[in-house]
Amino acid sequence: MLSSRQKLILKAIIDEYVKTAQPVGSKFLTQVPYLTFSSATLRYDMAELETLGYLEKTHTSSGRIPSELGYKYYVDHLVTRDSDVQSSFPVIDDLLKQHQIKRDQAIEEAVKLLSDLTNYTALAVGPTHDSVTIKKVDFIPLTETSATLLIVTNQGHVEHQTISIPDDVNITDLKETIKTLDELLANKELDEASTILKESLMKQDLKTFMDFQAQLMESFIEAFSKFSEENVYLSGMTRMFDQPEFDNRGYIKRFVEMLDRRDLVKLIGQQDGLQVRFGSDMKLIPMENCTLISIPYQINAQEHGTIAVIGPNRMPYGKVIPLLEYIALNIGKLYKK
Amino acid sequence: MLSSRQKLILKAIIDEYVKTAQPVGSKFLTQVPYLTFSSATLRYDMAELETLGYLEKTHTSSGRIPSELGYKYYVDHLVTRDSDVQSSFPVIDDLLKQHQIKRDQAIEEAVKLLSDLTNYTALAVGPTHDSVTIKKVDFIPLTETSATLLIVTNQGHVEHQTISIPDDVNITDLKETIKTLDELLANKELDEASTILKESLMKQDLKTFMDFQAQLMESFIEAFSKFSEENVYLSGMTRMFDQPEFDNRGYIKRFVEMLDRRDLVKLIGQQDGLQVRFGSDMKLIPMENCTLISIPYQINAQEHGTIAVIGPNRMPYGKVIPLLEYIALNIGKLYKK
DNA sequence: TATTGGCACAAGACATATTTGAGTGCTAAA
DNA sequence: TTTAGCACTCAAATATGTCTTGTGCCAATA
Repeated sequence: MLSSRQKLILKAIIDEYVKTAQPVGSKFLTQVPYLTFSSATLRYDMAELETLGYLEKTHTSSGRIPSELGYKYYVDHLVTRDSDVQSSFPVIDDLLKQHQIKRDQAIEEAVKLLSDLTNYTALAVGPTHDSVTIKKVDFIPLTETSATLLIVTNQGHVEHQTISIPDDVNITDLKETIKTLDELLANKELDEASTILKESLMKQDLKTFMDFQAQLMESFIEAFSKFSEENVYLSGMTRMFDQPEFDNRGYIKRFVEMLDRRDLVKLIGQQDGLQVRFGSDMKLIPMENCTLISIPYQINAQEHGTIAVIGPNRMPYGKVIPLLEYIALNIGKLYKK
Repeated sequence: MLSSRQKLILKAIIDEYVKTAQPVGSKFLTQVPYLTFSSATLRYDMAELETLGYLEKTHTSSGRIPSELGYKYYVDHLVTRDSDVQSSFPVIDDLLKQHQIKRDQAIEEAVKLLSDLTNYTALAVGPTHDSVTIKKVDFIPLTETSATLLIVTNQGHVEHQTISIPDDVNITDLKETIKTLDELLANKELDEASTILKESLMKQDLKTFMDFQAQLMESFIEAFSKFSEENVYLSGMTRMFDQPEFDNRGYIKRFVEMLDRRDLVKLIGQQDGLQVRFGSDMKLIPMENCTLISIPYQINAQEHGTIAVIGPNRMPYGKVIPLLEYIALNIGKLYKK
């Protein structure tokens, strides 16, 4: 348990380090208004905070920098919300209140805005649909030997596959089959549809199908799986390059590759509220010196996703967190009515 | 006009510099088998090559490095095709000969392969379709107030837009209108379709439409424009970070941003054969020390695109060029039959 | 007992000088 | 035309000293 003075010291060190990216020494701390102690006293507590694991030294006689644990403590107990974040709220309102804006575009814009306002990399996944049902299965012949398979969901999402039709398959029969499938699958949920599809194709007594049946089946399954694929929006990938902790090509490379591989997406899946994850918390993708802050957003009862910022540990949490919360909240409002 | 000895010297310097990234001096050149001259003679010609602009010095008493002009001359007159590039041809054949592979996937794989084999960043645009005609216009009601508009082309490309339907629009009338449009636009080319669309909507005497008509029109136009949008495939974005010339955050940043903005796409549009463009040739996006090598590929009479590698000027052209040519040629073959 | 002033010590940052080595340009001779 | 020889240049590596910041510890103090 930290003494109240130790808490003040930890807070002062983190606040300063976030600003300057330089190790903070006892001399600086004596100038902090709420720390009316001598440098020796401060040093004493600093040494204590170091043995507890909240602070680190860069070398034997340097000032202190916060450890990951230090940041964690700070976020959980010490951070104070920056009051002038509210000044950027009108900008967000303006953006999200334009009507006519398409849903995808709105999320894209929100991510871009988040990145612009924080100067970090921002991303969002989703919106994911909880209950997707099939609205229409159709089939458009293109040439003698090829056709496009169309599947439309109740959310207006469309998947299509171009399939080639073997000579021995009668196109009229095929059309008939698709029509049957359409009736069969209409208003069914995706996984339900998969099951029905399998069964019905099994029963099918059109001998002409055979191999082709397998291909058709595959196309449907593939299309279904694409529906549940998540959209990813990313903005400000290169923003991090300006951070002093990124002064290292190998590190930049790893960061870009991580974004490229969409690794973070797996991390920011289903979650309840705001989450702050530090480098070592991201087990799959250890990115030292990085913090991921994510929060879910809800468009309506069925549609939700997650929006996040990734920045250096050394981040003005007091600004970033309220900003993220406000944006997440307002993406939702946009489509409430 | 260069003497034959000067040509040999230029070639030797570039070949060596490509390998080591270090300035090449006269001492090294004396060890090159085909340069049986003293260092003084070589120095004499090196000075000459420098005044002609083919070589540069990093400082007064350093070895020489090739200038952009030097590389240009090298590519045009001196490069010899590396004979062991052929060893990677079977790999390419293997990849591209898998049948069942989808077109988009094939191009994506080809780009990835190109990047893997060269260790540089690779990209492709296209395939673009020369004559796209509309195959089907359809309309799937989702709820009372929304529907999805579907447009399918003869190439099996699909665009869709979810539109909301105002209360005062009768859904049956709308369905009828779409059906008329479908008949009207079937097998029409895209720009032709735009014209027809405008005229027919003008004539339309359904008063119920009005504002809604404009929205519908917009949706169509937007969908049409999306058809002509080009696909971009990118692989190995971070490969360049390992190159010694990229030991600079600002430069890396500019590079990533350039790729992110898809700037290169504008550059590698319609072109006839292989093109080698150096940093200063890319007027829109000056990337010093970078060379863009691009070549068109043709899938069939209607579908074609461009595939390219971007690497440092200091590139083994003798390998990269044949590789690029071979891949471009074989993307085409895949779909010839 | 908690706090403080004082002091020796550690280590990075920076400036400056010294040495080394690679490579050049020029010139006189072959 | 080519070459050997030599003086010269400059970057990179190495060494040296000074400065600054900050630490840890201890004895004195409130």
